[in-house]
Amino acid sequence: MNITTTQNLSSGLEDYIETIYISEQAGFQLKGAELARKLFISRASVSEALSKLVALGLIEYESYGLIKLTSLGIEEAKRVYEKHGVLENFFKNVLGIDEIESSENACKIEHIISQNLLNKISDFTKFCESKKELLNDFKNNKL
Amino acid sequence: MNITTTQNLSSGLEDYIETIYISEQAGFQLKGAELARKLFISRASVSEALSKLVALGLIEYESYGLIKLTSLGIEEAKRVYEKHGVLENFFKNVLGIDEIESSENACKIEHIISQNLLNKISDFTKFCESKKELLNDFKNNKL
DNA sequence: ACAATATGTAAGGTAAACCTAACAGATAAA
DNA sequence: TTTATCTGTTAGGTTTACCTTACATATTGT
Repeated sequence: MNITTTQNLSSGLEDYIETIYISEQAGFQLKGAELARKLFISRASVSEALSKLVALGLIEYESYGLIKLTSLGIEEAKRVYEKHGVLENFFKNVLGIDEIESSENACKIEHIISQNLLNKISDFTKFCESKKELLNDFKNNKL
Repeated sequence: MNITTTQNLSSGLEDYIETIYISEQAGFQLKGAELARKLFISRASVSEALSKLVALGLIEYESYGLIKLTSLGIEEAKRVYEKHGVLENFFKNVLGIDEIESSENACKIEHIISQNLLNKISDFTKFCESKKELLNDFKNNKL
């Protein structure tokens, strides 16, 4: 079901595929138990969630095997992960928030922000980064 | 209980008190049924939620009466409402997002953003608004 | 090969936040 | 004032996303 696009994935499921994606990018495929550990969630809950993700066509997975994102899953994961990156970057490099707080906020906001607003934030970040003196003025409270 | 501060109010309860607050500011006190209509939620659900808010010391309310925020409730409501304002303002006036989308995003993000990040966004918005040419450059794609 | 450990899943449970239906109590209109 | 409408609550139900316990199945170490 839902072969074309899988919009409206719950915040939870987005977290699962994002974590799988990041791990794959780093060269590691995960088992369910490992994913559970990363997300601080029980193996049982992960087991349920993986069934859903298989049903949605976002991952390939069989018991005791490694989790693998499908091309659709990769698309979805990228969408979320890019949002995370844009937000974290803006918080950190434009606003000067420390890395941890930037990431924590990005982790929550990435699931609910509209694509259009996110694009604007991305453009705006680039704009600001091309004006270093400006960012320095802001950091130094020069109004 | 929880006389000093009521941190960690759920997103739902925050919406209730925010709506009550906005209405009070506009000079209207609400009944439960009216609040239900505003939030597109059943009267039954509102009834339950109002009990919680009373228990938390955030509102005064008796059956068939008008809902009234306590001073603690006002504090909480202000906290959320100000977040909404800061976010909407940033989206609209700095990024140039239209009012509806700005408000919709603010409505969701206001419940999860950290206070420190919000303060930075507030400062940054003021900083940008003091540099009108800059905002124009951004709007006109002048990198 | 077999014991120890790791992994997966089923069953049953909890909590939050909603719902509808039905009814009780209050308010307003005739 | 009494009928109609509005309001609030209760009871019971749904969904989502978690949980623990217990057990089955794999994998690994010796």
